Amino acid sequence: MALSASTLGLRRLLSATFSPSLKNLSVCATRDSSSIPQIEGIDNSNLPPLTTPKLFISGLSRITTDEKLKEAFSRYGQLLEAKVITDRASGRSKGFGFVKYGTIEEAEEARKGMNGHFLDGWVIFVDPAKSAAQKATAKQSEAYSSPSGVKANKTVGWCG
DNA sequence: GTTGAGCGTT
Repeated sequence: MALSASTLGLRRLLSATFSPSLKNLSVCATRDSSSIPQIEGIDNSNLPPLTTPKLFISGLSRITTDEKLKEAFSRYGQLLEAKVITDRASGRSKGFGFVKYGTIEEAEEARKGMNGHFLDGWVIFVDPAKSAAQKATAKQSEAYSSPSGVKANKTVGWCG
């Protein structure tokens, strides 16, 4: 019950703001229109502490580039790396990327600041990046829930 | 040139 509620909640909020080319802002924007970014149903204050300064960013718009990612995340600390993963064949964004900070503290701030917020009209999710070993572990324990505190790590975006 | 799951290149 609780799962579907948050999932539905997520799906309803759509893109918003910041993009001048979007006209239906009022439809998409949340009630608190002063400084939108937060999606309903996400508690960035209740997240487990990070163990790595490297973050996995999902839900990116396909028009989001390395530079845009860097711009969005550099306010939380010094970025050692910021990369949007592109398909080697087509050269276009796969819709996710990585950012790496010098310290875990900076990464924490970035996650709290950007998880569930908007970038280029799409809701992005910020999670700790996995190492190869962590990926294997995650496969074994199926009961492991979403790192971002959202059950369905689905992307939300594009209103209208 | 956007429609959507997921963990990258040396």
